[in-house]
Amino acid sequence: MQVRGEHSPVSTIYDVAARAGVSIATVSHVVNGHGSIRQSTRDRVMHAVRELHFVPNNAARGLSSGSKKVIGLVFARVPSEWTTCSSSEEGTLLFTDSVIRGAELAAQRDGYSLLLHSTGGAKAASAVAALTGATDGLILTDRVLPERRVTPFARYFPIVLLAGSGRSRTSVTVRVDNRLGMHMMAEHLVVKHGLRRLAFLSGAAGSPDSDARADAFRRTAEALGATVEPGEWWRGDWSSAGAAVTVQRRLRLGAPLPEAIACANDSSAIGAQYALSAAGIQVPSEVAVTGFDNIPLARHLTPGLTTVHQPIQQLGVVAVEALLAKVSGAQTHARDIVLPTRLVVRASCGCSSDALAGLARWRSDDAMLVEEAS
Amino acid sequence: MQVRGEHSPVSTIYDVAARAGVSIATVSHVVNGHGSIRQSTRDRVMHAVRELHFVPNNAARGLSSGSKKVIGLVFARVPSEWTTCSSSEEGTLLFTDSVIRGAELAAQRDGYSLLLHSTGGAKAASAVAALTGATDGLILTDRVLPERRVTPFARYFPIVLLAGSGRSRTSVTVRVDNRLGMHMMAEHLVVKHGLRRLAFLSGAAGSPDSDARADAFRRTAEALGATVEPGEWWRGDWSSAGAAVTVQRRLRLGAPLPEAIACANDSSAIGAQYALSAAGIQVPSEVAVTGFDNIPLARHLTPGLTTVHQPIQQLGVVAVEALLAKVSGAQTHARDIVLPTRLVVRASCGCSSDALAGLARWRSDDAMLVEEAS
DNA sequence: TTGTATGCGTTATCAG
DNA sequence: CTGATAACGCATACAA
Repeated sequence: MQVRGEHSPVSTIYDVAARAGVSIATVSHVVNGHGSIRQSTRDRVMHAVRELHFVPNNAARGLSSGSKKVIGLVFARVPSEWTTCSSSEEGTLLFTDSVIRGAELAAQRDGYSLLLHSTGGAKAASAVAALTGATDGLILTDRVLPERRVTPFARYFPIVLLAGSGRSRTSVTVRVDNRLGMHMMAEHLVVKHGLRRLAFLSGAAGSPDSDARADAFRRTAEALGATVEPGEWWRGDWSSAGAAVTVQRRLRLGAPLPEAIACANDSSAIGAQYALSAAGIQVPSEVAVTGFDNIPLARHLTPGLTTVHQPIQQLGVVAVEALLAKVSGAQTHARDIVLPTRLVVRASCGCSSDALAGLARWRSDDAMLVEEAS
Repeated sequence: MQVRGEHSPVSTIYDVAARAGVSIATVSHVVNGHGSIRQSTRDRVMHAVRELHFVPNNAARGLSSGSKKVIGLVFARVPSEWTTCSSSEEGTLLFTDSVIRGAELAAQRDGYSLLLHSTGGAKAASAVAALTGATDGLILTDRVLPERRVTPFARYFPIVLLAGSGRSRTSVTVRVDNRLGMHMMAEHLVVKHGLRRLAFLSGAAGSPDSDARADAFRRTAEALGATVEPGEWWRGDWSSAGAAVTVQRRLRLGAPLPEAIACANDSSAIGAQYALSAAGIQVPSEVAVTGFDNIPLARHLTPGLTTVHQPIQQLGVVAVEALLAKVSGAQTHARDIVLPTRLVVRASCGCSSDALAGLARWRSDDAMLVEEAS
């Protein structure tokens, strides 16, 4: 029924009670700070606790209290058995990690632990179901489960969606304002730089984030009289390697290059820029390149990467807060929480040092940040 | 004693048993695939399971079986209440995330979940103690706890150290070969490029990894007749921003610059390179810059970053495997598991395209990889 | 093949 | 202020 390993001397509340000459109820009280306990009793108990290295067993605690104090964060992974990181995962590394840090921080603040699980494909549904029994609530990131398949879970279990379409009728969704970000980017390229022939290098196929960014970019660009090359030519996978390959393939096509390539994320932008440079094409004088995310490295690239800033860590924080609200029974209605994005102008779009210096540092009316080219 | 929230309809094994007209033992058997069950019974049970959305409660399961099927991964965080990411954390982002992915993968493969926790400073010890009650074993990464403080825990609980000194007498340590990596780097800079005045830009203060890299670099360089500037001038914090600031401060010092700056990690190298470029100093013709990690972006930088490759994800995999071996009672003796590193030569050290083309692509004798400058 | 009964380590509700 | 004691949901030895 139970196997004790090498590291057995785990003590229970009974051991402590016996050692201190009190009942387990008393031990529970002093350990959890409930009720009022005579100081001498408390001391005896705490002494025993230390002597025996007593730590409450979370499983028992969870079983008794009905709350495991654990929430799960599920992210997508290509459904494979590989031990190595696929290139498409590389591109989402920074994103995922920032989310994790934010989530862990917020969870810890409320006394919860964070359980991590990656899944995808056919096994995703059963994996999510299993997690349902191990946690008090789940955060499902983009692409782990089609939104219609999360509904059944969300009906009887607290679930928050991270980066979905925002159209879920059963769950809270937390995401960033992709549309506004790419709208500002397109406007900047077309209006500010007068570029007319554009391209959007996408992220992984089927990603709502990538789709939203592509759509917003195209709409704004076309509304302003610019053209955007067909998406089939510009399929990426969030990674710098994937973007480099895509750009190289496009180069071999021979057709005149677009004047600007807006990438779905910063990693892709780095790969795109690399492929262009390797082919002897100057960025940004011949082709402008932009990103999305504003990873810390972005400002230290050459040229500095013009991109859209999104508060990734905050995304994790907000998702956890929304989830914990659900867990405690409040706020159970479906909501769409959208975090702001802002344009960060550096040099890769073609803004020169002079031009940057000429602009106001902050233009809060359209949430644009202009960095000095130091 | 127990509060049911909004999402109550969680069913127990009793509900299923009642619905299917069998005992809970039978339900347990079919759910876990034990014993031999008549097909018709199995069908009835599974039908009830699906009808009631039954998922076994992990807390109860863990309590009963004595195994929670959860392992914890603890990483260091600056002891603060900030919601934002400190700059020193930014630098370890990629590292931590890769480790997490590897760990999660390996854990899942063995049916375990991964619990994440960040801590540091004074609260670390009690945090680790608490995790002791929530998991079956712990992986402690660099700097969460001084090694002498983990010993008491390791005596009665399965613990694996990730990236320590390798000198622990009580725990398994999993780390990469920092010394060999930096040895090869120093040798390359001094012997291959004939550089004599060097510098090592460190990671966060007190990090065994950074210290080992610094020490190995200095020893090899000095043994080969080169000099390395005092460490006080070159303190970084793993981040690109920190490295940029350090380099800028060094520039203001006015003294002649070293001919090469070996950085403790790739993020720092990017920041260093940025600061140099911003000051009008050419890399690598005037000053060579190298990294450590070989992050995916490294080959897509301009110039391509010469660095030391370390199998970060593998680090997580191996740590989990070692931990699970301990958990199951085998392999409890202290060991020092060292994963290999290898030199990756690109352009930032001064190797030209021609030089690179002239070298063999693989020189397995000294684990050096020479990339073509595509 | 299936059912009965017990224990796992807590929390929490009562009495005292 | 402290002590019995009943859940909590599941696994499993044992009985039928």
